[in-house]
Amino acid sequence: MGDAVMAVAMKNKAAGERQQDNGLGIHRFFSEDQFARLEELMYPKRAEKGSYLFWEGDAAGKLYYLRSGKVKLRKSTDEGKDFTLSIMQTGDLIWEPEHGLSSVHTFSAEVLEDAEVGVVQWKDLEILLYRYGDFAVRFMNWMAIAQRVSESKFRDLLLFGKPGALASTLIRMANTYGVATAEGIKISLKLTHTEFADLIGTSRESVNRMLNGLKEEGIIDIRQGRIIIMELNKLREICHCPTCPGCPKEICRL
Amino acid sequence: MGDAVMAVAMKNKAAGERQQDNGLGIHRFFSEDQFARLEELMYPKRAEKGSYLFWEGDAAGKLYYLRSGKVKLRKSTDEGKDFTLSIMQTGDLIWEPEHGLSSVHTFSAEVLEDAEVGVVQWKDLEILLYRYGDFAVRFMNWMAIAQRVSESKFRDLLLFGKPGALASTLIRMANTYGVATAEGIKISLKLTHTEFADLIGTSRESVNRMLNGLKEEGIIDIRQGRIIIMELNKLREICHCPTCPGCPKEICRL
DNA sequence: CGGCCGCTGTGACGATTCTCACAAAAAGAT
DNA sequence: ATCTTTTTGTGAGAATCGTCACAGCGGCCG
Repeated sequence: MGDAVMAVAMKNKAAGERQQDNGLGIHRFFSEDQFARLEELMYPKRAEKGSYLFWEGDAAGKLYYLRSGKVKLRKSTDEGKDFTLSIMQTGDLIWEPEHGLSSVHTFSAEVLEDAEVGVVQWKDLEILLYRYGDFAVRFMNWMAIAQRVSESKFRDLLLFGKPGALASTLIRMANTYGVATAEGIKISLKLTHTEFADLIGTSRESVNRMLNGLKEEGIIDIRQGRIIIMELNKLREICHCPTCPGCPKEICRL
Repeated sequence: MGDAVMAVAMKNKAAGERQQDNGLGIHRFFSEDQFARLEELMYPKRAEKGSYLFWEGDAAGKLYYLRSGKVKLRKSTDEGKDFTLSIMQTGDLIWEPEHGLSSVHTFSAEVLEDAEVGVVQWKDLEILLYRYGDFAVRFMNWMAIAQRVSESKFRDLLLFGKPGALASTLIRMANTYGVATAEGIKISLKLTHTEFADLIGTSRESVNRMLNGLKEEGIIDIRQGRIIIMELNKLREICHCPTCPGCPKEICRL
């Protein structure tokens, strides 16, 4: 148990070092005790940039806790068209449970930045959930939020054209990877235009034109390849963001 | 408890009467005992066509079990643009938990057909989850499936144009509301073109033209306003449906 | 240093999709 | 049955968006 406590301390330090507490971090949902129980079940794994935690179609049944690094969750199609579900960071959980016939991953998890991962077997987790009701309840709260994140994306990605989809994605990135600076909110996550396109469901060229358009209007700026949001409210207008009580930061994220 | 047992019997009968066991029905996930425990917490409610179980923005914190009827889950925007998340039927669960600051419904639940609903307070459910680990585990399995349903829609709605989105939606409707007939799969759920449009993120006119196009190609037929799918495989091609092991019926649904 | 490769930027064109306008048909209401 | 309302159908033009082609730029490696 001493081990677990140390790990918790570590994670708190990590959270402090991060520019902002942005994650859908399990820590928002679990108490330290609860998290410590989960941590006892983990075995560590290192994953290099470019590698995959798992592929779409692989057998599911593990939970991955991201201690550091970034991981992109992606659905692929034949034709080479991809859709990026999300990009996860320190403190996030990635999992698909084992259940019945369909215990297969429905997306792949590509490591974008070298990652340290804590891996838990679903079977072990199941026992934890079984024994500790408080843990299960919190876990479900977290799942419910994740579900709402997905659902809220539908409106943003489908209803206000590609500019709306991009604006929404920028806002979500600001909430998830944003760092407040003098000039505006700097998005610490650097993506290529193609990666943007895959998050939005559009083409690279459209992303390029839209970003340059926003830059010309002074809504964003780009320095060293990183996007700085100067006028968040303008972005909100583009995607018809509901006034903020209706859309909490927990949900408006990547 | 006798009451609960009777209710379980009732539900089994109801499932038998339904043309096909299509639901994301909680019964696929819960044993009879488990379901009975949930049922003990329910109080009954009738809801008329046109009424709402709740509105976007209302306080959350209840779970609704649909004994009969149909309920549309919808996200609205200013400008009157809507997006329909799903249309639920007998055996489905609708809920958003109470948690922290954001315990507010993120969609509204409109009753499409007179419904009988079992209502459970989240606080009561929490106690159940707390006490019965097996129940919690099953519940989480169900939640995980619901999450995958959402995620799989992203690919379908965003990557293959509006025809792809429509084709996917038809297939999902076939899996959820389909009845096998001599001519093909008949979709028992009748929707207006506007309602289709809201499921897909397109305009009524586009839906109209696309449906007529499919009819001319002999892929679907329409009788008494109900759609019959004659050539499911053609629809699959349009939305680049992954070969079926990759996309189980549990997930390919509305 | 030169060459290679991946990312960014841009124009032109065509396909897709939305919007508006209005007519016809069907479903409900009195 | 007649009137009203909702739904379906269709055309035309505009706006959006994707595709292709290719140029420049920058980093990386030998």
